[in-house]
Parts: sequence; structure tokens; C-alpha cells
Amino acid sequence: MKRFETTELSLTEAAAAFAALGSEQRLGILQVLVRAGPEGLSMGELGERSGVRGSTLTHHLRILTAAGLVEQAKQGRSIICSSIAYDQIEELSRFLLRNCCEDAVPPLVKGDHGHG
Amino acid sequence: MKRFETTELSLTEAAAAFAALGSEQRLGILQVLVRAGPEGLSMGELGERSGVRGSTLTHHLRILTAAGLVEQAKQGRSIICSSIAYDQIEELSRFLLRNCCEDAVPPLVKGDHGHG
DNA sequence: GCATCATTTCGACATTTCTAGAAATATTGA
DNA sequence: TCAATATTTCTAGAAATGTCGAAATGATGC
Repeated sequence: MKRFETTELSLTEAAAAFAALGSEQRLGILQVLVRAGPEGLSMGELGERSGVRGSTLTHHLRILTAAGLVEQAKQGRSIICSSIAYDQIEELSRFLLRNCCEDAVPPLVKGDHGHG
Repeated sequence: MKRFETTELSLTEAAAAFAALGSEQRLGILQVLVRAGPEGLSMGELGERSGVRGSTLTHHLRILTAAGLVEQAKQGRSIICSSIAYDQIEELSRFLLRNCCEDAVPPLVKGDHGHG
């Protein structure tokens, strides 16, 4: 999957992003990156802090980057990973609630049931 | 997993909730429920609108309710399902960004990188 | 009790995802 | 070029998940 623009997420893209978050191991990895802040960490450092290393770490990072949740940039012989969850989360939340109540029974107006 | 209180989500609970959302099929089901609004739909009606029926639908609904995203209530010989994603989404977003930058290098103050 | 309708449980099979070791690639410095 | 470091690709077995039909459960009305 390619990186997301400001354009709306498709069902397929959103499901992939949620699936990426839906693993304790990957959520832990992302948490380490969120804690590390925008400067990011190398794969090696990330592996040490998260407890996931080598090919397994590569595997999970591929999924997280494909989902648009993490960015990777080459720097010397390291790969620096940093969370870009900040942008994605909002988009995913929007996705979940969009079209809310569109098919509800007539007396109920779109968005009019008090959940914010 | 039991229903969530206002208490903070654990890593395990959050991962389960995201995993529940991480299937195109379940996301479609949830979308139908969100569109239907708070009144909800019976399993049968939900099956027709989502295109997922019988034991497969039961299977996915079990996952969605366990994740705290859908509620089920018996009514006559039907089971009425309704989305409670409204509450859960906020909690999940909070989960993803919590502890942000906590481990960042000193010059950077917690939360101070302009994505907020 | 019996027939019917709505939904779930069970069991089997197909598919996907996870994990990890070994080999491969790429960068750096001597 | 060689050795060391950092990471990825390849491969395959193990584990989890998804799908579906058939039988089972449970509610309703006659």
C-alpha cells in the first residue's frame, strides 16, 4: 500500500492500518517509537527497546510502514524509524465514524444522537 | 476480555480492539452498524446489509463485542447489535499517543513537536 | 408437543500471519 | 579488497484466523 495523502482512506487501507495495530508486538514497537518522539530510532536501538529483533522486527516494521504509521529513512548504515501515528490516528478515527447514522430511521437526523 | 470502564486500556486490550478492526469484513460490518445508528440491527438484517451471514457473522460479532466495539441485546428471538464505537475510538486514539516523547532527548519537552 | 425462525456451536479445512535461522545485501573504515 | 556492522530476503514450520455446512439451541405461536 502506498503512503496516504489527505484523500479519504479506503476500507481496505483502513483495515490494513488497524490490522497493523492489532498485534501486541507491533503495538509495543509503535509505543517505543511514540515515546522516542519525532527523532526516531535505528532498527537496532528499536530492537533493543522493544525486545523484537532481526528478521522479525523487519517483518513488523514493513507492516507498520505500509500502514502509514511509521516512516523509515536510511542514514549511514542504519535505518531510522519514527512514528507518524500522529497523523494517521486522526484519519482512522474519522474513518470509523464516517457515515454515522446515515441509514438510521427518519426521525433521527445525521449525527444527532449525542455521542459527540 | 470484559467491557472497558473509564480505566486505561492495557496493551493487550488495545491490541485486541485494533485486531478486531483489522479485518475488511469486520470493518464493513461495523460500518453498517455505524450507519444504522444507535438503534442497531438484528443479526439477520446485519447479515443482509453486510453480506456476511450465519456462523461467519456470529464469529466476527463475537470478536467485535469482545473488543468493546459492539453491543448485543436479546430481543424476542432476535439479537440486536449496535455499534458503541463512539466511546471506544477516543479511548484507542488516546492509547496510541500516550507517553508520547517521554523518552525523547532532553531539549525536546513532552508533547512539544507540533502535532497536537 | 410440533413446526418454524433466528442464531450459535461444532468440526473440518483453507488461508494468513508469526517466528526465527541462514544467507544475502549494503555501508563503512582500514 | 577485507572485515565488521546493520539490516533485509529467503525459507519453512508453527500458530492463529477465516470460512462454511450441519447439527444444536432457544424463542414463538398453533
